[in-house]
Amino acid sequence: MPERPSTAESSFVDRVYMLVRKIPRGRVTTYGAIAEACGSRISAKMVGWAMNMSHRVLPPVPAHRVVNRKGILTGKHHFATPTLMQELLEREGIRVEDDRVIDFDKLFWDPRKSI
DNA sequence: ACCGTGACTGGCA
DNA sequence: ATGCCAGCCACGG
Repeated sequence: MPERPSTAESSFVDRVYMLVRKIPRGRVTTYGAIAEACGSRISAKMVGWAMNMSHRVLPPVPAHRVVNRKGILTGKHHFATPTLMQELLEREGIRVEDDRVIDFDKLFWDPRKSI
């Protein structure tokens, strides 16, 4: 793990985690939105990569609240079990059907508004 | 050191 | 409407 990432304080990974932790319970956002909020140099794919590593960082990162632009749970296969991501979302009152967040538009949380 | 690939996305065919 | 392509940066083989 990145014990000493280059420029730890400004590492994009840290900024991504910090932002994802701010996502309110019961709300969701997208990889692209986070990437945009963290700087144009960061791509949505890098956010996905960061999420892939996020399971071992502290404090915990609510990676299940991050979905793709269509509200689809594209990252579900990276959780402990294929159904865990959906279960975590439903536990917060978010309804998921066929791997899609219902009312995604209404539940979308814009990261830029809370920086 | 090079190349393929990734929890993505917007644009163009 | 669907599908493919390039671009984003880091990492593993």
